[in-house]
Amino acid sequence: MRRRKKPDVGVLLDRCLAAFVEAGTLDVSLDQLGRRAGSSKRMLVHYFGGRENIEEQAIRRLENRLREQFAPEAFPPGATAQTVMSALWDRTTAPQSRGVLLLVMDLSKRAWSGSKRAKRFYEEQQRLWMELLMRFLPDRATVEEVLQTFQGAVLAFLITGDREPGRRAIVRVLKNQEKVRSRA
Amino acid sequence: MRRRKKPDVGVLLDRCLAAFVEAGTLDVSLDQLGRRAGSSKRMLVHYFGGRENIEEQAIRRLENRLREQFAPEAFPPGATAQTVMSALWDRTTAPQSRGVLLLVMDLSKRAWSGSKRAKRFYEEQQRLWMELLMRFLPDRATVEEVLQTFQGAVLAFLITGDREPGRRAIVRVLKNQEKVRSRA
DNA sequence: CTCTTTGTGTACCACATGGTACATTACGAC
DNA sequence: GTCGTAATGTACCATGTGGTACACAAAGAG
Repeated sequence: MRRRKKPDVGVLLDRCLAAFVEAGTLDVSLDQLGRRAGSSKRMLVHYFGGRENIEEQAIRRLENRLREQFAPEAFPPGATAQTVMSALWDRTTAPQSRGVLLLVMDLSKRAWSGSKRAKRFYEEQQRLWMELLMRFLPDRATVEEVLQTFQGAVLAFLITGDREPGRRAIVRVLKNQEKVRSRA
Repeated sequence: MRRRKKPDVGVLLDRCLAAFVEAGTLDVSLDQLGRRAGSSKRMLVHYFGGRENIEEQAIRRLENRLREQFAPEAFPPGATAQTVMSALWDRTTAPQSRGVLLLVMDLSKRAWSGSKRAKRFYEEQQRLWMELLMRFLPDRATVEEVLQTFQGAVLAFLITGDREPGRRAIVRVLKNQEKVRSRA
């Protein structure tokens, strides 16, 4: 039944995701995507049935990748919140993470602009981080607090390129929280 | 020297900014902009000399508007940080502020995507808020911390539409900070 | 009045986008 | 080998964009 070498759709998808990451946004034309995937617009539409599906499947793949990267198992259970958050900050702001970070923020923008899919992505990521941080922080409210600071720090970091203010802010929030807690 | 009724460029600009705010983004076509301003693409290009200038001047006008809205003089000097931040949060997340908020975030996105102008806008806003908060918070590091939490809270609010988590996070940061400080 | 200058509409251009029609190619089944 | 079906390229389309050429209108200067 097999004609020709029938390209591997999975590989195409990987390359599309790579193109999105490289561009730091989903705003990559089918032509560029095709070239980047060693194929053509024509074939991408043929195999995926339209741009929407490419985006959908690329997002799904990104979700999977992030899920395994931030799995709670990846962090020692005895670690302090400070250690974990610091490691997360380092990893998140590392140069090689920039593309993914930009892509995630692009999805955030789509979410606040009304995209249902992007909103789902955001909620999933939120859930993931909550689950992770709940293992190192005392209660839900603290996790919420730290998470929002982290997000604000990411935003500032992306614009200024300076990792330090964000790190300082996160460390401070944790320190204060800890001090208050230890006093009680 | 004056021919015809020569339209007021200032009014046109105001209406363009209104269109941007209404759309919550600078991504409004010249055609839409023209219609919204009671004019036409033709005339907008004629008077402003191109899209870039319209955006530039609209941003400048937005900056002015925000500058007077968040002038330190607008807040009682004796107020507590909690009061001020709570008021700022209310004002920022009020339904009628949504358009401006979205537009500001659109500019943030442009900033992290590389736009020089948008980056300048971001830095100016940052400066403004720093200046304002320095009047109610003890030191620069605390202001930085609160500011980043605030930004993260705004992001989450825009996506979820829920004002409460953000408010909780901001209140917590301030409370902890205050407790730690009072203990020292 | 006429003449010049400027405001304005219409129709257009060039370009990029997502997507498709149609022809052609290549390969496996037989 | 032949044949049919799937893979692919090319050329195209419709739409939306920023911007412009050109013609015309209107109003002040003289």
